Amino acid sequence: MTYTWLDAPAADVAATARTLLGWDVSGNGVRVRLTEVEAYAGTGADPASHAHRGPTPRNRVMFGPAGHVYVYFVFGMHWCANIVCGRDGEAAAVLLRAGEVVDGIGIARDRRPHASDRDLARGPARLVTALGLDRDANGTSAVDGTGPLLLTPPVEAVDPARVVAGPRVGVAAAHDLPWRFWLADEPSVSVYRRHSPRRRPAPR
DNA sequence: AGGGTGATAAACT
DNA sequence: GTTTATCACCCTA
Repeated sequence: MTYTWLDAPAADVAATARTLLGWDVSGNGVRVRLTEVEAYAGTGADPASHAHRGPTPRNRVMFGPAGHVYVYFVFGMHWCANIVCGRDGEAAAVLLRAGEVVDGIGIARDRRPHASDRDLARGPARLVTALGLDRDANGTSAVDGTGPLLLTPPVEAVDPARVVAGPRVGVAAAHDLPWRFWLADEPSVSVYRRHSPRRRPAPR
């Protein structure tokens, strides 16, 4: 399968993020319709991006071909998934922030037993849990069916008038860049929270 | 509704 | 040693 955004340069990552709204992502028996994403640029271009300071062992798949999955671990307990954008050698990615479970809801409920249906994929770490992903998905393709994740175009086209843009959630840097995109009036969109600085543990 | 905070580990400086 | 693209839970209204 080939899509036009797979050939887009990394500089177009914000447009690609918009494009991916309304797409379905399926993994391990659960299908989610994307309602919220964020764009992250490459080396030097975006202080909030993991690729900002160049390639490292963690972010190397961001520098690979588009359509692959970049999975990373945050806060000691959560996994988050991105779709890599840009040409091979360029770094950019779209963070999958939230979606609505449209298939396999029973499985999704089992994976997060205490959440309401609306919350099952509301937030990047919850979305990853709903899809049953972990580090094994890192570096796999999300467009050719060889990996655990598969992206498919919207069944019903998204009305561009419903797309809203704003600052990214929880990021410490580039707070003024409106690179978070979501669909208006979707209950599965995560609530906005500004980055809150961590305090050091109190000395004893 | 909204704000604060503890949990907990890896990557990076 | 410091930071972190989060979540769940507890508090005040």
